[in-house]
Amino acid sequence: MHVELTIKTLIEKALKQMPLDTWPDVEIEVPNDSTHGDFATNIAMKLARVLRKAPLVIAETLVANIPENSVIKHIEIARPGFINFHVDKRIYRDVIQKILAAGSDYGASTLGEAQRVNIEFVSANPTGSLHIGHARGAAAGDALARIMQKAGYDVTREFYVNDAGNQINQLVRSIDVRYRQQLGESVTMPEDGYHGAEIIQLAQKIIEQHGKRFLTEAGTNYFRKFGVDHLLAALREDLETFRVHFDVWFSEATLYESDAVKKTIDQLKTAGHTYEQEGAVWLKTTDYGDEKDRVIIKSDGSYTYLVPDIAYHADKLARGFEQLIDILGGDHHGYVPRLKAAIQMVGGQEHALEVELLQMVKVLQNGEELKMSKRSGKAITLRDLIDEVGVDPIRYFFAMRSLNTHMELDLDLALKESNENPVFYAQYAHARIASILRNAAEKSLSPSLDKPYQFETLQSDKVLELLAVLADYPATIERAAQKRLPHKVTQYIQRLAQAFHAFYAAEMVLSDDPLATEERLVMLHAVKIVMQDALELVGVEAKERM
RNA sequence: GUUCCGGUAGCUCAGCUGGAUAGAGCGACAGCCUCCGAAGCUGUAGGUCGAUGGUUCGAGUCCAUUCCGGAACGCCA
Repeated sequence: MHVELTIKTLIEKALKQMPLDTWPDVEIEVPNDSTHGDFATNIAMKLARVLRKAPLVIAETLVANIPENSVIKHIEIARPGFINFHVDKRIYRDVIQKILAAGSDYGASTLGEAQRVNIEFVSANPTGSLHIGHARGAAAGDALARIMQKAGYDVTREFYVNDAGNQINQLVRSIDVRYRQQLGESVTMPEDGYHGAEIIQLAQKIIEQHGKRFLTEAGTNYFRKFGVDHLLAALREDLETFRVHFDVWFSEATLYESDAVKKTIDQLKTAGHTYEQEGAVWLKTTDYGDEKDRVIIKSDGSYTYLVPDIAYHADKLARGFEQLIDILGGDHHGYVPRLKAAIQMVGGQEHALEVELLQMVKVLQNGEELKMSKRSGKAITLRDLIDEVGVDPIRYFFAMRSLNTHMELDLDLALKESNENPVFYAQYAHARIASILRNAAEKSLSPSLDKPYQFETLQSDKVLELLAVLADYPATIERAAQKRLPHKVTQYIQRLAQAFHAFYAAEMVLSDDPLATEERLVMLHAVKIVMQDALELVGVEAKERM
């Protein structure tokens, strides 16, 4: 049980002494100003109205009822009715042993109750390379997945492959154009074709393997398979390099092959969620809060893209997932209400689907905004970013921002190997610890970690502050997972690094006092474990040297 | 015209279920290496939380109106 929870429990016990019918939730917060204590509660103010007494009076009664304990050093009451708790920081010494015993499991919890969660993200069409928007999605989705896993959710990472729709026909046409162009024909790429360089490379490969045969012979089927296979393989490879691994690659085409699409339509019709108008079949999404009804079968008999999407989400539910999380680009916000409506029509609960929208990334280089152009195929690819900047800064930079914020990516900044670049601050802390431990080992100062240390030498404010940050790790993970806020973890990393650097600057680890040296080394082991684990959660490498 | 997102320090961004004197990093300025990695540490300056009105004991946070920036409004995907 962490300290926050302990205090909450103590307050709840005190509350039971009060003449109340219902007991309100006890909120514990960490005051901005440390002179207001380590934790505080506003419970007295919340009760003021119910009890019809002044908050300060209520606070006094409450404080008097708080049981004896070893956690709280002293309590003070402050206007207009806060109760501030100053914790005896020596209790934080326990955290070291906890961390050493748990290792990389420290911070894990059962919050998620093994709930089966499907996180779908990236899901880029196999029609080109991944660009910067996908990179944000990949970093955000994977970080969220790792964090939720740590918090006890049973997470599946899923990539939906749009290999059946119109865009694939477009891909085939584009490959065909590039193929002919390289064999000397003067054909031009249509406006809505795929202009990326990777399509040219595909055409080249086809020529290497098959020469001119598709000038006379129909190449459509071959182009489709060849294109999708190669582009998908490239996506997968780039994502793996980016340290993002998907558990499931779900093909849209299989939804047609298994008749799932047709079954979905039948189900919707039978349940009375559809009607015909002007030769088309409409879905009554307005029944579930959408702005207007949507067409699912066009008057020419073909399906709109909504149909396979419904079948797909129904399939996820059928596979037993209790919570679906879609991470989409912000430009799809208009799509969310109809998708949520549809999910309810195929038997899902209203909250079964949760959509996290990622806003646009504005890319700056040399102080100017880089505009992307689909027509020219000019876009910053994930591959470019990895080659030029490296995985660590990109992943960290994306993980630093809350999902739903518009963000700016300054390439010059990300490229800088300096303290302007926040990822180095954290990695440097880790490398510094590693360095100290190496030095200690050279001097044969490798303490056995399972000795029953009392940590009496750990007294200074800097040390106790560092321990307090370590102790806060589990609560941070839970908050980040529950509220889907991966950036809480990068904020934590900054806090931990800051607390360590401040300690490091203030006192020597390796000193003349053998016991103090030993206990501090043991503490550093614990800091290193947590730092590495936190970095791992956002997909960043913890370096031994840099 | 409707809908969604954003507007908080010079810059990039946090700010939880409405709580105390609105925070962090970077940048600026001033200090700190006879000592385990100075990619570090310590300190200072910097704010009408886009604007107006409302609800509340209390509003960056909730409501209404409005301004600015981004995005979406198809029998395209």
